[in-house]
Amino acid sequence: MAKMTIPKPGKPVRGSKSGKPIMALIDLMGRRWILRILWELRGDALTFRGLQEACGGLSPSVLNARLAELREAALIETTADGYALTPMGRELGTEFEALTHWAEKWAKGLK
Amino acid sequence: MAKMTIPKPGKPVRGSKSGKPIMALIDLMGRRWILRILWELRGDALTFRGLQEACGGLSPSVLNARLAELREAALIETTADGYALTPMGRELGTEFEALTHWAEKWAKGLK
DNA sequence: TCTTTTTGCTACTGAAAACGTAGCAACAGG
DNA sequence: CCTGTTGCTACGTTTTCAGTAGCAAAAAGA
Repeated sequence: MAKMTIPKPGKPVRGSKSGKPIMALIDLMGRRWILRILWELRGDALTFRGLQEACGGLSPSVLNARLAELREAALIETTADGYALTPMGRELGTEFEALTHWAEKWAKGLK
Repeated sequence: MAKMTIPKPGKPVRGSKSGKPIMALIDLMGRRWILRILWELRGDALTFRGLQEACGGLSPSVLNARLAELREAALIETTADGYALTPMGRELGTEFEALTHWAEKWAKGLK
């Protein structure tokens, strides 16, 4: 499996050469499992296998790749208890959690 | 190319069978180009080809698939001027734009 | 009216990413 | 030791994405 480059602000990413931070974020968030992982780590730290289970049993190879990307992006870190959000990652997670509200409204509107 | 099911709140989606709206959102946002399309439509409406160009020339087949998903999710609609965000889509777009701030901080923190 | 463009989209082939399973080395109890 | 857990790699299959070509319908000239 060819290695996907890790999106970083200031550098060209998939779909944009501008180097704008938002484009790096779009690239990162547009990858499968990234959001889910942040979501599952919103509470306590989780081990590799715990995270895998929480995500419904995604393949370890993909999980490992995503973890590397998130680590490189300084959004998660490994602690004694397993994987956990960094302060920056927690901030992003919190911002994203705000979308739960919106999602509820969205669900109602679709019915 | 096997058709990917369209994520909707209340139904099982890729990675989760709970039917929770947030999981449908995670599935949707985790697909490549979805966020970018919402981003590019934050201003005026764009035609199919205009959107394609704005996204750096993504393939029309993928664009069309993503547009179908976004339409089904009631986040975009076709108007006389082309594709545009629905009120609900605009709301999501606005929430996402708030992340621009965060992304700037993130970029600084990584340097 | 008769070309040209433009637009929205489909078809097809190849490349890349994700899935699913198996398994191994390191460590932790017991 | 023996057993179980943990983090992770390998690898073949399936799914998704990319890239190009092109067509029917509508619009725009001439």
